[in-house]
Amino acid sequence: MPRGTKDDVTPGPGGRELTRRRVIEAAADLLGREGREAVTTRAVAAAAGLQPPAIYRHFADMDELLDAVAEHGYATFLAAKHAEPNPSDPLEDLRAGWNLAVEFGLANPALYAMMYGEPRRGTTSAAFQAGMEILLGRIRRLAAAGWLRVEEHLAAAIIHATARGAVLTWLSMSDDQRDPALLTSLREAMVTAVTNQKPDVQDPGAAGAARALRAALPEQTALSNAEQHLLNEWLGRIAADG
Amino acid sequence: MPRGTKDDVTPGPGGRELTRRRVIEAAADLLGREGREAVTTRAVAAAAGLQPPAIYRHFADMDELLDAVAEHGYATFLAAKHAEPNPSDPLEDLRAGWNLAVEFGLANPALYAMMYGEPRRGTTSAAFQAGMEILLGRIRRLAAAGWLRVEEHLAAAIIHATARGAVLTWLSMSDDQRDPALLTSLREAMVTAVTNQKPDVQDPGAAGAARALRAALPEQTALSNAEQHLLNEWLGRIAADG
DNA sequence: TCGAGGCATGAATCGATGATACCGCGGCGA
DNA sequence: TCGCCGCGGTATCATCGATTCATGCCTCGA
Repeated sequence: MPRGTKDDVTPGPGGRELTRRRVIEAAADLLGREGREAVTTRAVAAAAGLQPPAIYRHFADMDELLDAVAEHGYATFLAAKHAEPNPSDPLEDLRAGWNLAVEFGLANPALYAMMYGEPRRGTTSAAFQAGMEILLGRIRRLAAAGWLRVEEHLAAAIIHATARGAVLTWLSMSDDQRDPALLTSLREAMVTAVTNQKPDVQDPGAAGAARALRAALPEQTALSNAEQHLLNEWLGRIAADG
Repeated sequence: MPRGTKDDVTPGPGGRELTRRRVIEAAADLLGREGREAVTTRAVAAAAGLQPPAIYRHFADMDELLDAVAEHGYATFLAAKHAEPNPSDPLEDLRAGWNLAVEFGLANPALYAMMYGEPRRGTTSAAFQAGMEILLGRIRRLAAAGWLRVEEHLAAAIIHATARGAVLTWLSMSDDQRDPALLTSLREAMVTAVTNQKPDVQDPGAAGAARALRAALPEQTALSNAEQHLLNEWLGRIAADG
C-alpha cells in the first residue's frame, strides 16, 4: 500500500496550504473558546491532527503562528460583515468604520486582547496594517470632502486609540458595569475630535478644494510670499480644471 | 552566635515584610529594565537573594506577585509626583488627572501594558481600584461644580478608556510615528465628552482646505508631476500649520 | 533557663511549555 | 527511473511555574 500509511489517520492528504490553514483554524478555535493560555503547541497540534514539532514546518515560532491567527480572524470577520463604504456620506462612513473596529474587538475578545493588548505586537502584524489601510481610505474620503480637522495620520491615530480604549475597557469590565453609552460617547468624542462641524469646502473634488484654499490663503503663515504667489497660480489652474 | 548564620549571606536580616518588599522591588526592576518576559520566579529570586520557592511564601502565585508589583509601581509613581488637586478649577483638575494617568503609562511601559493590556487582570488589581478611586474623587468635584455632562461612572469609564487608548497606542508606535498632538487631542476629546464645556469652534482656515485638496490631488490633471510634488509638500505645511 | 512548637528556608523535583535535531517517507522534477 | 527537496514523526532539551519535604532558627511559654 503505497499511500496507506499516511491516509489511515487524522492528518489526511492535502497540500501544504491546507495543513497550514488547519493549524491556524485550530489555534483560532482554541483561542476563542479557551483563551490565550490554551494556545500551546501541543494543544494546537492535537487539534490540527499532527505532532507539535510539525507546526514549525509552517511557522518560524509561536509568535508567527499567532500573527497568522490574528490575520485569519480579522479577514474572517471582515468577510462576514462585508461592510462596503458609502461614498455619499463620509461622516456616517467614519462612524461605521469605528463601529466595525469595536465590534470586531467585542466579537473576538481573546484575539483582540492579543493583537492590541501587547504593545510590541502591533506594528509588525499584517492584520494591524490591513486595519490601518482601510481606515486611511475612509479618512482620505473625509479629507477630500473637507471634513477633516486634523492631519490624516493624526486622525487615524485618534480613531484607532479611541476604539482601542473602548474595546479594552469594555472587555475589562464586568457585565453589570458595561454601559453601551460608553461606546457611543467615545465614538462621538472621536468624531468631534477628528472632523469639523461644517465642511471646509462646498464643492467636492479638487476644484472645489482649490477654490476654498485660495479663499483662505491670506490667513496662512506657513508659506513665504513667493511660494504663496506660485501656489495661488496653481490653485487657479486646478480650480479652472474642474 | 545566635543570629550569625542568617546574616553572613545576601538574604540579610529583617522581618518578613522587608523580604516581601525586596522581592517586589526586584521584580519591578526586572520588569522595567528587561520587560515582562524577564520576570520569572528564578530571576526574581536571584535578584532578591533567595531561592525560587521562597517567593511562594509571600505570594500565592506569580499573578499575585505581579499584582503587588503593579500596586508598588503605581504607589511609587504617585508618591514621586505628589500631585495635589486644585479645588478652585475642577476642569483643569480633570486635565491634570488625565495627564497623570497617561504619564504613568509612558513612564512605565511594561508595567502599564501588564496592568491594562490583559483585560482579565484589571478588575481585581488593587492598583486599578486605587486609580479609579482618585479619579472618581475628581469627577465628584466636577459634578459638584456643575460641569459634568454624563453620569459619574460613565464619566470615569470615558476618562479611563481614552487614557488607556492613548497610552497603549502611543507605546505601540515607533518613535517617528509618535505625535504629541495625539495625546492632547484625545485629552480634549475626553473633556468635551465628559463636561459641558463647548468645544472651541475653529474657523475653517486654510488648513482644512489644504487637507481636502491634498486628498483630492490625484484626480487633478492641471499640474505636472513635478508641480504636484511640490504642491503636495506645501499643502502638508499648511495643513500642519492649522 | 530550658524545652517545644511554629515557620521560614533551601534542596530536590514535577508537569508542562517552546523549541530543536534527526530520521524516514513521499511527491516532484531531471 | 533515479535523485532530491520537503513534510511529518520520534526523541529530546532547556526553561518555566509550582510543589514537596526535611532542616534549622526563632519565639513563646513553663
